Amino acid sequence: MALRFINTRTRQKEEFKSIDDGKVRMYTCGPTIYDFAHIGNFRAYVFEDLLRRYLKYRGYEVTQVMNLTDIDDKIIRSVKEQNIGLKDYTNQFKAAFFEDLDALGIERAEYYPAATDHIDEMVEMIQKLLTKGHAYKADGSVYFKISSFPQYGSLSHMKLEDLKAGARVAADEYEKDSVSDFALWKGWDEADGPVFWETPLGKGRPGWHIECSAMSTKYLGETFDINTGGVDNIFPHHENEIAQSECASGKTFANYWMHCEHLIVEGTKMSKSLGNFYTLRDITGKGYSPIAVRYLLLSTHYRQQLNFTFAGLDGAKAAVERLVDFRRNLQAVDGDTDSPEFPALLEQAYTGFQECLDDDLNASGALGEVFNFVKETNRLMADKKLSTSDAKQAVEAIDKFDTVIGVLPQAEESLDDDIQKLIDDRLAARQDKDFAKADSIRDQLLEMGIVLEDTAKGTVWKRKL
RNA sequence: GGCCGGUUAGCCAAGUGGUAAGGCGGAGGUCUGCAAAACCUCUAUUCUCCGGUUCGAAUCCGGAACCGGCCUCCA
Repeated sequence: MALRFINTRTRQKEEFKSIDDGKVRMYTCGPTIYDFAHIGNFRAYVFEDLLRRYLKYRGYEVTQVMNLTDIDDKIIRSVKEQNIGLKDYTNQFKAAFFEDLDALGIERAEYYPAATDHIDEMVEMIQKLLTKGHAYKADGSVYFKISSFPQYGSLSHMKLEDLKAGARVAADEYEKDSVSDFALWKGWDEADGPVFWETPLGKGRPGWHIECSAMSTKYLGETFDINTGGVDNIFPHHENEIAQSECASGKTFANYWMHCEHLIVEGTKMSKSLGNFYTLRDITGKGYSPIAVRYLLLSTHYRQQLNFTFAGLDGAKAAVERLVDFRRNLQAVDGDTDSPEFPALLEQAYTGFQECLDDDLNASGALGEVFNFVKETNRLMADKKLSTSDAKQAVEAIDKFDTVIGVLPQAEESLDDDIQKLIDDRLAARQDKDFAKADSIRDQLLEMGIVLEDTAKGTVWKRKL
């Protein structure tokens, strides 16, 4: 079966066909860098990483753009309060964001354009919309005229007249023709303080939606393959992107729209007032491995709400350890006779893994296939039926799967000399039958994050997750 | 009010017509100086409830209950 995705715009599962053979251009909605990102945000970025990695697994060359929103109301407020430069303020959270991406094993996109570096491109697109009659000026600002785009609502499947109007319309927006029209350009007012750009549109700053339209066009062209984000982006953000982009270019904006569901914590919405609001740092600060977080975020299908619990995180950690141990145990296999059962296991693992992920990125199913392979291969290993050659192929398979899953350690780690000495001391103590001392050293190593395994072939170590 | 998901074992979670994947936890066991680590075995006669279609339904249709999300700058 071919690769297929649920397309939010059609609500159908569609076969994926890229515009250019063998190449995918995708845009993924990135963070607003006004604070540390929380694990709900990272759920989206891990989903996008899964998409990216799997497209590569299937042989595509991927060009991914992730925007960094470095201008919005909250940023302006903080910049004024702290009396520092815009970039000085956002750079600290930008740096933290990339640290977190690395910790979670998220591959880097090809481009991370920042909104404030693309004011010219945004202004140009807004001028085009004005010329074509899709936008109008009012009181120093520029608004998109929704009534000029009859297809408005095609992504979210909402009708304009059904929208409950009024609740969040700011007082300064009374100049708009229609309450649903949204800002492309916001004229400067005193609340903006030092944050503004002098442009042909006047003094002010861009609206939120326009950055994604302008930057995706610049780096991916007027039509590209996939646009993604969290479900909350469907309306209004992505709906507005479509309106701006398709009115400006006259072409289809993105062919496939993929949205991941929200993460909830212990069964309820994550919020600061409930005290269940977590950044990645909050969690790693409790001693959890970011890789366990990655696994947990990955292991629920992206279109399902994910219930984040610390019990679940413990489970994720144990699951990752099982994979790591499996790979390591394979490397100790020493056998001359190939198992007659093994080739079928290997075949099933490869085909099962791909079939699941081909079907709208069913990561849970794919992990199930991997663990079936682990269990069956472990059984052969325990019965001493696995050959060195079988084991080598099993390692290759796990490594191949991990190019998508991304939880195995990247390189063989080496030990500090003092830790190695402790291991040697313990070995000596065991040989002297001084088990009290041996166990004490073992406990000491455990506290340092080193777990020892006494196997028939000697003592091996691993790093605790 | 409009739109969208969900309800599967103690917990997490796949499965969209052919008789319940997987992970964690738990219980046994192998190995071991060991209560360590690793590994093995077992662990849902049943899929929120009520009707219906069908030879056959967790899966399709109708209805109910409960949970969650979006409805103008929140991934």
